[in-house]
Amino acid sequence: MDKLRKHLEEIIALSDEEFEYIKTFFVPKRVKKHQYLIQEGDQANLEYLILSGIFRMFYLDSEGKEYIVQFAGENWWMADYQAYFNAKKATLHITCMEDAEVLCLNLAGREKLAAGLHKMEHFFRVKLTKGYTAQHRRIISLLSSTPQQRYEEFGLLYPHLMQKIPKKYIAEYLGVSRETLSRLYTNSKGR
Amino acid sequence: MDKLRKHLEEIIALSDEEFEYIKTFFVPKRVKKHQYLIQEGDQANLEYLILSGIFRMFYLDSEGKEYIVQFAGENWWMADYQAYFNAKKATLHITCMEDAEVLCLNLAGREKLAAGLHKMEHFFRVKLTKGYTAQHRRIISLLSSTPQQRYEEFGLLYPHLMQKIPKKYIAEYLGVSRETLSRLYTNSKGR
DNA sequence: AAAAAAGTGTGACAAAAGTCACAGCGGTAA
DNA sequence: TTACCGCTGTGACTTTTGTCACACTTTTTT
Repeated sequence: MDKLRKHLEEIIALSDEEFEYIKTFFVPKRVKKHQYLIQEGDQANLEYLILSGIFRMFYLDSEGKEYIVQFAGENWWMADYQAYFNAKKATLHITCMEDAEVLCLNLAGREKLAAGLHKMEHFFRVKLTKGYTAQHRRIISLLSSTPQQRYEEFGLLYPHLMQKIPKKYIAEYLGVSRETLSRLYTNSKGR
Repeated sequence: MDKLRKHLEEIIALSDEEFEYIKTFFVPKRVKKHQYLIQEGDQANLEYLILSGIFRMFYLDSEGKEYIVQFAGENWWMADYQAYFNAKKATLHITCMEDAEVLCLNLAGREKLAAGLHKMEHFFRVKLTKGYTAQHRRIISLLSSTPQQRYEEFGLLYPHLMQKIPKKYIAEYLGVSRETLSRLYTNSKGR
């Protein structure tokens, strides 16, 4: 739980009592590679803080094609927020790509925390703000950049993922086919 | 200012004194068609609540092409959040498409409001949550749907905009060329 | 260690979307 | 009213990307 405290204190200051209270809302969980945190149709009322490991969140269309909404590693929060905030069933999948440890927070607990501690409401707002602007960037990138540029941007933004993650998943994240992505960088090696 | 109170009270309950205090942070402004709220390079430290009218927010690439990040109408909030939250210069443009009235809130005021009133912090968090999930949907749509489908989804989500707004802007929002969009719906009239 | 599964690059071809050019329409402003 | 400007549809062509098939490599599992 040390990691949790450190994570929270990057944004808000906490007394020992406050943290003791806060931590009662979080439940630790170990997750192995290939294991799902959430699957389509689940009652996705949990949010996860990743302590270690890597996950990918993806949408599966009616033909069984995957589209990656985001990757997530240490200190990222993950949930099917649409399901989470509207108490609907999940439309996304979250799966583990590298053995992981996470903390689970359920929706009721989260709202109780936010309502009870102004600091925590603030924490969630700040986190959400960052997520919001990140998504914003992604939308602009999807609209205005070529796959080539998106690939390069990805490399700059997530150099560690670039190495660890199979290219086919990066292609799914960028919104191009595996083959097109492969040609992008093999044809531009010299440039 | 009545509209502001009504808007806030959709999410939080306010006493008269609280509202009196809150409203001192907002500055009303009238905006005419074609007028800019924000231009690239501005010090974009203002956020706007739209009381009436329609705006579009867009990114302009190095070749002068427009890509629409979002449209906004009554009761929407708008800002170049990346500039706003990081105190950087704007990279986006916001322009008026239909005569409008807005309320301006500056960043310092916003943070003071959120810090001083737990309720307002909550309000901002809830609003942000909605924006976050909306963007989420958009990303999935950009990744997984054909232009055809995106056009149809747009019509379902924003029927009023569909009528009021020139098709070329809808094309820019969907991420396809004007010509392609035109062909999409003229070729499927019979279906 | 062997077998199975997953990831990758590449060629040939098909499909989708972009670009350019032009004509007509409709509203706005002088 | 007339002149202008922005919006729209459409044809011809180019470019980009996707799809399918296959071979090869690497990783994982038994």
